[in-house]
Amino acid sequence: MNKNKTYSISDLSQRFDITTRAIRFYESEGLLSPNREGQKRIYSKKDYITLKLILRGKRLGWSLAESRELIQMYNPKQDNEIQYQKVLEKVHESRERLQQQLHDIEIMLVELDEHENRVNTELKGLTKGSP
Amino acid sequence: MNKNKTYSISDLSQRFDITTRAIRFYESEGLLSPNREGQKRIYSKKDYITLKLILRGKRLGWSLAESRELIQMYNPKQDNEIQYQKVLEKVHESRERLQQQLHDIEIMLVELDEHENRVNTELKGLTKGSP
DNA sequence: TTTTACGTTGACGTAAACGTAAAGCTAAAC
DNA sequence: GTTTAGCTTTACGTTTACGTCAACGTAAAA
Repeated sequence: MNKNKTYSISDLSQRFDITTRAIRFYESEGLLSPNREGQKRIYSKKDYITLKLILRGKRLGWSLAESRELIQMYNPKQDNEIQYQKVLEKVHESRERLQQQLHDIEIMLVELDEHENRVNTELKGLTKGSP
Repeated sequence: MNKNKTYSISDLSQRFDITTRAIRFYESEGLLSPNREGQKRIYSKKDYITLKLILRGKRLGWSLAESRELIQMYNPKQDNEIQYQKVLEKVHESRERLQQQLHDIEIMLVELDEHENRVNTELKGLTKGSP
């Protein structure tokens, strides 16, 4: 539908709850390249989507450099197709990290339980032993 | 059993695959406090466990400051008990982040699929349309 | 006794991802 | 016409988590 919708920088910053400084920084790092209207940056739907990708990457713990790589794959320069393989690798990596994290969380909960039980046992011992 | 086992700093660094610099840094940040034998640091089983906690926290995306807080809770100073509530909060936080990340990964995979299909469709169109 | 290995304390350097002014342009509102 | 709102570039500052020397101590091995 409204594929031609455009956004100002403050507009985007509000929608994504980030600062305009961050958005300009992403551009300076080669992740975004909005059109201009005079001096002003005009962001397209495509830029919007790219920004969404950037933030998603951040949540997954990717560096901006990594995201840039993937974004450039999503924006193939006519001659070279998108390299699914590399994207899938990154996704796989992230998933494995998550796997490890879930394991870490489980362990923490188990250890907390153990600790709690230990403390309770000690308390019982105290009560029993106190004259 | 061997609760009195001790470790040198390079010993720990090898076991955990981190640098001695990192270990000293954790100490300077108040996360570790090994005994000394003259100048040399002697790490106990407790220090070993603390270090394991630190690294686990790192994998979960916690800052050293956050981990320090939790570690201090694990080492209650006689008068104050461990505050499970806070630890559980942190764990809960981490788990929610993981939830979001899993969602992000799903979306990425779906979008990759869509993209792939789109490309294939375009290719078919090209083949059909070419005279 | 001189390497060699391992440890110590400074102290400065670094990378990533922005934060935080400063100073100026521009267009609409009052 | 000047205030206000929003945008621009430039540039230095900040935080976290160490890395990377340098210069020195100690103790065992060759």
